[in-house]
Amino acid sequence: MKKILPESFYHRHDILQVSKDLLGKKLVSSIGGRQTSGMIVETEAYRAPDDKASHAYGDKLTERTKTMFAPAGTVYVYICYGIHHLFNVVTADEGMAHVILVRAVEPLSGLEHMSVRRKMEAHKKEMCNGPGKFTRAMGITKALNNNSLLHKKEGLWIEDHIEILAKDIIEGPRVGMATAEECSNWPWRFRIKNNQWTSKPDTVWYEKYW
DNA sequence: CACCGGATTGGCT
DNA sequence: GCCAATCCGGTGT
Repeated sequence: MKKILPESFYHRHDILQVSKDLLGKKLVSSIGGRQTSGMIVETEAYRAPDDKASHAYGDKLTERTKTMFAPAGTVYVYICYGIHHLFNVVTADEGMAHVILVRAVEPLSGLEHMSVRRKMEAHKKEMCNGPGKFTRAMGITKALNNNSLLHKKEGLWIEDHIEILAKDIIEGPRVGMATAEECSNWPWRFRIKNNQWTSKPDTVWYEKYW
């Protein structure tokens, strides 16, 4: 039986391991009476206080970042470029701003709802292959910010799905790190090897990393 | 209270 | 490949 991920899954200090362990898990949304789900295929870790790419760099506490310090298993959603809602999972101890951005999912169910929300045909590769794309497809908005992932109810949760072996995980530098200086090279992005639903094909990842 | 810019996307050249 | 869309949080007056 598939089961919802427990608090202990998120409540770990090795955020890079949690980022890798999220690959292959099933993200489910039940919003507005419509249920959709997708397998997580690409993640990025953001770890304050040392990470200049994190909104909470230096443990900066603001109205936006306060959710990042919430207990493990909390949803952090923020709006990017005024248009896109980006979904993150809060990990580690309360008070530690360690979060994981989900960058892409492989559609599993509710494709008809995704199709309507994204205004495109179901089964297209572009449906969920970006951090602003799958949130749109799954109805994830800032309204879910600070919600918990630990209960299967209206909203969002994550379930076991398939296991991804270490040899099938590719790591590379994160996206959009122009102002993050040395942090821009940290290989804190993870994806499932040969998966067709990530935000970039494997070849591009290798070129950018090396 | 005004201004600046972004963990992106999609449409047009 | 280039660039506008679109708006809120963060910062400084």
